[in-house]
Amino acid sequence: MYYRTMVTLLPVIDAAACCAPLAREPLTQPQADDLARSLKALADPARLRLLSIIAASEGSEACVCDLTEPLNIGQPTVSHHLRVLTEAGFVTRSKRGTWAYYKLVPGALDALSRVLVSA
Amino acid sequence: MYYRTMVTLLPVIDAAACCAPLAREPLTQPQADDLARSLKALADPARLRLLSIIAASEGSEACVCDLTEPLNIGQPTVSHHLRVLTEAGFVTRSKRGTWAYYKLVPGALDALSRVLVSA
DNA sequence: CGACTATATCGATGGTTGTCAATGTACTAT
DNA sequence: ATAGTACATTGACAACCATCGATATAGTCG
Repeated sequence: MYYRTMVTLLPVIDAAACCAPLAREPLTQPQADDLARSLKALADPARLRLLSIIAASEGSEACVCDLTEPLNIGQPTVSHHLRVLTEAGFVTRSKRGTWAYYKLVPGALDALSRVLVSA
Repeated sequence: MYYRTMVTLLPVIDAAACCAPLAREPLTQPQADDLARSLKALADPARLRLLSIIAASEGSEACVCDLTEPLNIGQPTVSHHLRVLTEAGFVTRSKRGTWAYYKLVPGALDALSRVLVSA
């Protein structure tokens, strides 16, 4: 359905745009749920490493073939983590030929960063 | 032991001070582990609400008695979440009489925020 | 002392999650 | 067409986690 699509497209930015910084005023339950979902997507060592490799790559984009080797986990597990990051709105996927490229969503991390800042 | 004590005192700030922003260069495995541990402590709706209530309170400090009611969870669960936040270095506990007060650790959220920012 | 209050800890339980091996899909090249 | 490569999906399993009821600890007030 349409709403579901929107949610899966921009959840991080939605979660971050929803509200003032954490320290400004108490979060409502829905706000806390959204924010927790975004943070949970980030709260895994493998996903953090994947994201940092993608972000530090040329054009903030990396091929899966360059992501499978550096981490010490199997290829299906890498695929799983990339899916989680995609559904959370941190990266987007584009297929070119046989290869799949994952690209950082501009502003996604920044939006989350702004929610955590206290000032 | 001494090292363990240090780690449990300032883990968030350690994790954040360790390295350049996520997007600058790939995280090493230990860096990713530390950062994931901090994020995991935050990645729960109940803990986010607790933290936001504490942060928005007078002096960034709140009594447990004011934290048990607003959330719809039992008192032992609140106690559990406050322990997680404490061990992660986001808050500190001080007992005054019968009451326990939890206070935001200055700079803890900001340190984490800086790791996520892209610029 | 004994009753009461505030908070922490314990043990159990149901749900979630990271990981893998096996398999599926889709594209490429010979 | 056949084989090979790149990646995704499925199913299973073990580890982890949020929550609760029961109980323990510790402080306060009679």
